[in-house]
Amino acid sequence: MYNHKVVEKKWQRYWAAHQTFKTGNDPHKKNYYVLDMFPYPSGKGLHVGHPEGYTATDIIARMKRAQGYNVLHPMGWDAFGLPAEQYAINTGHDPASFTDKNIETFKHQIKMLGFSYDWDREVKTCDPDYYKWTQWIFEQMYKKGLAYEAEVPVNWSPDLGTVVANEEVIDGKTERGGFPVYRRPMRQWMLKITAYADRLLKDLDDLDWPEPIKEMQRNWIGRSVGAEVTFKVAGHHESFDVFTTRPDTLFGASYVVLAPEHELVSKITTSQQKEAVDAYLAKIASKSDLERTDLNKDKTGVFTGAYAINPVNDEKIPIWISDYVLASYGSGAVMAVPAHDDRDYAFAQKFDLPIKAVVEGGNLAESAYTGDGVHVNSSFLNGLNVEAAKVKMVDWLEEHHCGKKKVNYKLRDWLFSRQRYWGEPIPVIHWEDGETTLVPEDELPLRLPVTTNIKPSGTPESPLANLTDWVNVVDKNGRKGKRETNTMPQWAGSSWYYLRYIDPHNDQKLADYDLLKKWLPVDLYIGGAEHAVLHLLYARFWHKVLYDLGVVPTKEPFQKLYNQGLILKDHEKMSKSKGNVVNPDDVIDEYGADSLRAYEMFMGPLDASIDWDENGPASTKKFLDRVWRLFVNDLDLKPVPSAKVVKENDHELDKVYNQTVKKVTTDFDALHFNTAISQMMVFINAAQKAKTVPLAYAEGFCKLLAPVAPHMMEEIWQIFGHQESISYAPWPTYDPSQLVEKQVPIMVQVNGKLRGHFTAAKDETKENLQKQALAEPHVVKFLNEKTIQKVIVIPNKIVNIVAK
RNA sequence: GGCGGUGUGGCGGAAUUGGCAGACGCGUCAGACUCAAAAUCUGGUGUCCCUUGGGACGUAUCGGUUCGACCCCGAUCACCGCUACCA
Repeated sequence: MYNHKVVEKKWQRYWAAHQTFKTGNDPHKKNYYVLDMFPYPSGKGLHVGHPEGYTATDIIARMKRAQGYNVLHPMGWDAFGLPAEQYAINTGHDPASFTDKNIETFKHQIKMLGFSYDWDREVKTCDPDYYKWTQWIFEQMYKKGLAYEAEVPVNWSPDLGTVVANEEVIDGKTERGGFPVYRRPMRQWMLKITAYADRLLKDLDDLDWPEPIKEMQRNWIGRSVGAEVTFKVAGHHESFDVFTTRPDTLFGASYVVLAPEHELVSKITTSQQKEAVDAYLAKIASKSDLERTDLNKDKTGVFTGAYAINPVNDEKIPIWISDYVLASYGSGAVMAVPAHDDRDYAFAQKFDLPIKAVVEGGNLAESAYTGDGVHVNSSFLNGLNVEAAKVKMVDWLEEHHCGKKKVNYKLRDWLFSRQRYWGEPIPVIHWEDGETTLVPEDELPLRLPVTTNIKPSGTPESPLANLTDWVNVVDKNGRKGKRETNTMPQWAGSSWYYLRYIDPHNDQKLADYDLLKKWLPVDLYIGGAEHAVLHLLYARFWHKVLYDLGVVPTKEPFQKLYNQGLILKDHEKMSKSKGNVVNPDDVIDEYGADSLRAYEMFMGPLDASIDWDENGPASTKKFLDRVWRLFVNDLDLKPVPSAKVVKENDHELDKVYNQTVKKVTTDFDALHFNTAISQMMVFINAAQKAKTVPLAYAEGFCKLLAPVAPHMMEEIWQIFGHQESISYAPWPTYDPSQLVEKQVPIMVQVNGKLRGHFTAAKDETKENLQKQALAEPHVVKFLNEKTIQKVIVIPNKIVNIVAK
């Protein structure tokens, strides 16, 4: 009987001892880079969701090796992050050693699954030899003006006495404790991802990614084309710009609204309105994000007392402020056309502001009309439809120097600071004379100081601020300075790790250019859809920056992307709190890694979220055991030689074997593992019923199944008498001539309903097919007392007789 | 509210270009082996009607296009994901 506990250990040891999966560098072979999203090594260890994606990439990696590629298939650790820090704060331990312990656990569990990683290339983001280059990339960005400081709100939680990261804010409250979060301005590091917005958008088109993921990125970038219109403030020298996608409705503007944070607010507010405006500003400041957005769709606002002049008709219109206008988008000011914008309409209704129709259509008594129509009350735009009117208005604005065509993005610059300990220190020094300098490149890495004192500073500053020995520096001229105490977000290290795998031990460069050229872009990248936007957008951004610097040779990092689905339990996400987590260790212990791998691939399409079936691994174990019994004699652990597996081919299995080779190969390539496995089951069912199985087919089958169930297939391969690992045994090929049918079944329908069938020679003429169809006894019965009106004949497939 | 996705037996799912709906597996029923059980092997298994042959219905719902629709089009419902006043 096959003993997975013994055999799996045996081959894992063999692979390690023989460096079977060391990345190939044969110049005569093509290169293939297949990558997993590296995990955050949490204290909980692996759950059954991890091996799903990892098995998929492992199957591809193993198939590609067998097909004669050099394969780069690495694994590493996204090792900085909040849970380790939180654990450290709670226990007084060092997050570094805690993280290392977790990595050990993860690595042990991953190794039990028999994945073909090249472990010599393991990286972890919290290793100074690694984050040296994360810091180096930051410095290049700083030099290019892509990293800058700005006064930006942080998520300040007075109840916790700390700031929280965006990812710790759920629905405007802290993830832990559910305390309100307030936006509090602080000097922070930003990365100018907006400078790359257009390229990030455009280059999506050439990527082989799931269309919905590309669409999510497009939405996130949020390009919108419109116009910038300059309004003068009546009685002031001041003016301000608004961004609008509907310049055609400018004649319908009945007021303008500034964001409460807009710099003009204090300058233009009249003395009569000052009290009201100040009160409103005070109210806004104390509002949490939640109150400002989600819960409160009710518009609020206040009149400044000032008026703007509509450049197109010199009309004086009131200037209001309201928090429905976002300071961070466009110019932080909008022209309000309540007749043709839902938000403006709601605001105008509430504050009784005029609603002027300039496009015909809809019913303004009920709602704004945002559709197309003919312009009215719009001077030179009258009679035009929306698109034409937009063009004409932009021309007019440009001609009269009071506006221009403008493209805006929803994408904001990347808030790159975290007020945290456990992250890459930002390699910057702030000097007493106000100068800000980078830590010189030859002094990198700037190491994170080892300390157990990482309690929150009690202010919106990083815990590093408390470590005065580390923070305070003096240069050779005696000038005093302080180190930047913010650290980088978890996204930093994960934005370029796929580059480091290519040349993980290089201490001169983040990676050698020629090696990058050999391996990039990543041929296949698999991971969870939760990273559809942020991680994948950030990594693309960094990659493009490095491309511009001449560090990497490609515009894009990941050519083909695929998202695995979730594994559910009772139609819910697995989670510790629900107590429905399936532990892969238990499954491996009972059924073996091969069975777990096979089940996770067989349970359904890779990208679907599917319920875990308690019986699943048992069912695939049953299949694997049948394979074993078919090929191996349990008594002497020799191949089953006697009657079953033989040198001779009686051709009984020719067709199904060739079909299987073809389907498994194309299905693997398309990541359709469930149907590939089902085809292998079909082959085994047939082989079991056959009198004999040719040895060549048995061996070919083992090669097909080896990527899914590598341990058992190695064992059978050895029993078949091979000395070398099956990993590099050439991938099977099929004989297309064996798949050509000489006889094909022809279905016969009467009025679209199946009434009979017969067998015909392939490519039989339409006339003959029709004649045979009409002669079918069952068919004839249904044609009684009916007149044949038409006969549709599709050669090799179907005959449909239309009769009344 | 906006964008996107998904709905097929008791369950997970399959179905090339619009051409035999339900491959493969789970579960289940029956048989073989066994003193017995497990394991294994063989066969049945969408629903309803029916005497065999077979017939009617059937891919969320309603409608359309077509000789023919799980597949294309329109509307509706349900669930999931992302997003959230982006002017």
